[in-house]
Amino acid sequence: MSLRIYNTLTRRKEPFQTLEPGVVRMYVCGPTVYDNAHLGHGVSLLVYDIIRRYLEYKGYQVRHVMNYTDVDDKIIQRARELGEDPQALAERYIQAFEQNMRDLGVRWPTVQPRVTREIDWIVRMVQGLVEKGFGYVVDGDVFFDVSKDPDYGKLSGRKVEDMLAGARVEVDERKRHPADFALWKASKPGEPAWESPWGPGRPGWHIECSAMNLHHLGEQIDIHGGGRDLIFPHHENEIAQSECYTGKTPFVRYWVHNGMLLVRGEKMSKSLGNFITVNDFLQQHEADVLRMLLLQAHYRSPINYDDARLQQAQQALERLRGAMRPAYPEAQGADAATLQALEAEQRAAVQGFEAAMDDDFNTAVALGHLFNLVRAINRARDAGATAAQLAPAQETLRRLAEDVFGLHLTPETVTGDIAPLVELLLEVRQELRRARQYALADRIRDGLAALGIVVEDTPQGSVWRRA
RNA sequence: GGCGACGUAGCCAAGUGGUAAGGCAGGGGCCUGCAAAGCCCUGAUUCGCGGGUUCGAAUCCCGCCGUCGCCUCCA
Repeated sequence: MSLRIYNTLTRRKEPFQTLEPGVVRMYVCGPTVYDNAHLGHGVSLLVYDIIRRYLEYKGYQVRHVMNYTDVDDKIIQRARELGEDPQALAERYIQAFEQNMRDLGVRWPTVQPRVTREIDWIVRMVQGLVEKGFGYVVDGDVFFDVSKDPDYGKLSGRKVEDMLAGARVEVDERKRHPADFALWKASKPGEPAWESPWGPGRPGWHIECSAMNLHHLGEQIDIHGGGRDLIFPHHENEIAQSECYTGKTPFVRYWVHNGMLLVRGEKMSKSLGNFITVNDFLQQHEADVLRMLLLQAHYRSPINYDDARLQQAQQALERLRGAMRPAYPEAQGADAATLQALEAEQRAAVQGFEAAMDDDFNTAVALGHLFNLVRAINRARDAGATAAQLAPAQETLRRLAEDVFGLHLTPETVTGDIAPLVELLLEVRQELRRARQYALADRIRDGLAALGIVVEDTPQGSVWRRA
């Protein structure tokens, strides 16, 4: 079985082959830190977390770089509004973002570069582009000359000529071509600035990612990820800069773009004001619900966000977790046919799961296989399987759902173990039930429920769990 | 206006040439003192609409309708 990944550049699924055997160089566009992250950012974090987890599951060592854009127009503007130092503001939101990352349970990137710490690399790159004739200097600004790059537009499927017609934005008169973009921007008084051959200034909008890729991963990388909304102009420009600078093609072997999170059919975004912050979400729901919402769809499709869907995701999550419940207390062991079926389903689930994930990370299908395993486990438990008989299948489910999907199936153990007390109560309750003292028995069950402990009676004994 | 996606049961969603996965919700049954959970059974003769190609299409082609994204900072 081999992994295939959809490449935005070729618009096809392609067999995944790394530049260096066993190692994946993966770069994912991180946030511009001028405000708290919303669920759109959360989706992106989770999508690439799941992709990375699966690559690691397959045995790859993943060098995962995620950048912070900590200097740009919005940060400067926001800092001015708040009377705060732009660097301090960026630092504050980086901290907030990393707390979100911890809360969402994503695996930590190998490197998290910041623009302000990469200025040397950026200047070197801009200078190189100017020397090779791909950039030109005007009044301390440096622009990239798209007409010098015959490949320009190949990622987004645009032609430079077409863009002239569609240009709705007022064009900087100093540009040679309307599609030219800034590599370096001369700074105005009071703005953050670094020395450069062209005078004090700061990096343009796209050069940072090219420079950080070069610095931390090399001239060519395996996977570059980001939201679909970054295809143009951001990633298009990144390719132009990197390939013109190094002379090597392709800069990126697999361009991966995740679909947008939609609210009432529109993209969740700051400018539309229809966003929910990660913090607000986590106030109401656990992180796994968002993860589940994504797993049920495909990462390239847009995902609608609404309460009904959240509810469905929550229910599906509970069903998955239900399979991890222990064997019944008085289980006598299941019959051979049931155990054989369980074992067969376990194998089929692993195989189906891997085949689905190998097919461009088809999590919805992979999840379907997990649910098949859930049914087999529940069936075996009902048939009286012992803990030892359930264990292998449950461990398989746990491994796939937790290690690869990043979900949490088993509740955290709480300090101050209450198990002996609950069990004592259940023993008493069992005697009451035998004596047909149902009113009292129900009082115990209701009382425990109020304390967050669910009691369930089965033919093979009563079990309890935290709600 | 240009570029690119998408439209599958009440809802979410997979499937891109061989006769419709999975989840949620609903209905019926089993189990239970009741409940919860679980298990079993149950749902599209049909995949936005209209043509065409094919022995055969949700899957390919053409047209139409609708939705969304990008073309400007954006995960």
